[in-house]
Amino acid sequence: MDNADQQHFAWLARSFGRTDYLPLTPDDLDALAGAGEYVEKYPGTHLFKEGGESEAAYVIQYGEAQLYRTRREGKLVVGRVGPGAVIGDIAMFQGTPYVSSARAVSPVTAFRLSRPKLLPVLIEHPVIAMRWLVAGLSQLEATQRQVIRLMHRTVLEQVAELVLDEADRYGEVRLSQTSLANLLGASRQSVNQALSELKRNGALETGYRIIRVVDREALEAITDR
Amino acid sequence: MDNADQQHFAWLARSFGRTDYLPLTPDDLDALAGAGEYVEKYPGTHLFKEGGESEAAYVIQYGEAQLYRTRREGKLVVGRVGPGAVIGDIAMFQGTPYVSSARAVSPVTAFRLSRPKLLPVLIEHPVIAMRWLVAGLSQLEATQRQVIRLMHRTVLEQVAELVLDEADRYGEVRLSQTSLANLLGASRQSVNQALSELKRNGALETGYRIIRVVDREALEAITDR
DNA sequence: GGCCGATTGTCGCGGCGGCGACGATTTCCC
DNA sequence: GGGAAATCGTCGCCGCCGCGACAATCGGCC
Repeated sequence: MDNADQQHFAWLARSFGRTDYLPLTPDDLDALAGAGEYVEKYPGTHLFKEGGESEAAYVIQYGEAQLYRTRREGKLVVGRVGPGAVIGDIAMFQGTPYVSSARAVSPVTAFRLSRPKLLPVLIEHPVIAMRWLVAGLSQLEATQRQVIRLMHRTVLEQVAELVLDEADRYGEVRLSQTSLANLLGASRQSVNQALSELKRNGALETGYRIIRVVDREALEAITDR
Repeated sequence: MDNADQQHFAWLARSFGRTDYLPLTPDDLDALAGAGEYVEKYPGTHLFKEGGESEAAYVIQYGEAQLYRTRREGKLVVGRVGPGAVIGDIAMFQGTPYVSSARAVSPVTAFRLSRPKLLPVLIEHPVIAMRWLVAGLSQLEATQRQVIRLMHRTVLEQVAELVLDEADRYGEVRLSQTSLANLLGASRQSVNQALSELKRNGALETGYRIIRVVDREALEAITDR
């Protein structure tokens, strides 16, 4: 896979991964207890693989999983999810093969909802189905909005937004400019140029692996549209 | 609103509007009969307006409606839907104000599902909630896939793909180049240049408001990645 | 203190595409 | 048939950004 694509998908992973898709409450899981069981996965092992028969959806309890697709050359990370996230549900409900693979990156405990068992339980508990529906539609809307927000923006605007996003409570971002560039799917040089511009405006200061926000309003003015 | 944005949103309308979001069957509507009633709208009148309290979702029976958002300057068409489509459901389920307005462009007959009446009926008919859920999640996945497919591609690649997509069974696309450009969020000139290139390759022929596909494989080779 | 890899700052080049402009052609309507 | 409007074909200009290159600086490690 070529480098631009690699960066591009890192950008996507960031965009899509950000919105929280957490349709089920702990109470729901109690009600769904009969529809599945807990499974544990060691880092590196798979919850499911793309192309595989979609037999179940998983609700992450502990740990983190990485979602990726396989391309002709290399893998393609499309998301990273933590506790509360539901994965594999789209394919499961549709009855189509998984479109991506899910792999544990840390020790993962997940609740496995198998399709044949889940459907009757959902019929019995329509409120859960409703909440799932609402979460799905919200996610849909959020995705559309994200795309609108992030597309057709200059590197300068994207950098300003990213810095605001990533700044800790001291207004500091401890990342190399190379990392920032990868997050945005932009080149390091362009990011550097954008940072220079923002430095000239007095919006921030830069150092070795650190960026300090000086003028928050100025940054917001740039991201604003 | 600036022109790039206008085009950009037209692009979005195409991407998002394209997948058919038709969660309900006629049988479902029979079951939901008690949850609403039919309404008729003359062209130009509104089904709902953005920012308004989301009291109901609408299922289009006949006619077409236009979805748009109001911006600082002018309107922003974000979709056009016909019979079978469900609109306003996201806002209604979430209980948030409508994010866009829906206006009849031809005489429209729609079934109005009011929130307080709908919820109990859905609880009674969980199968309908399930189908709605599946349709919503499918739409979500299609949207994400669309974004991945269309981003970071040259105008040439996008044009090739769009022509293949829009060609009727005679291999003809009856659209002006300006329309094509709007669909892609590109400029007319760039689209024209791309078409010239494809003409030179012998992949297609162009005329006044028409494009004929001559060599389907050649086009596919270009869209392929 | 000195070395080395990582990081930053800055060029310039080139491709892609938006945009304004202008003329030629086609269609539509009277 | 004729004029207005829409559409097409094509320039050139310019901005944004990816990319290669190179020097300067920083941090860790011996």
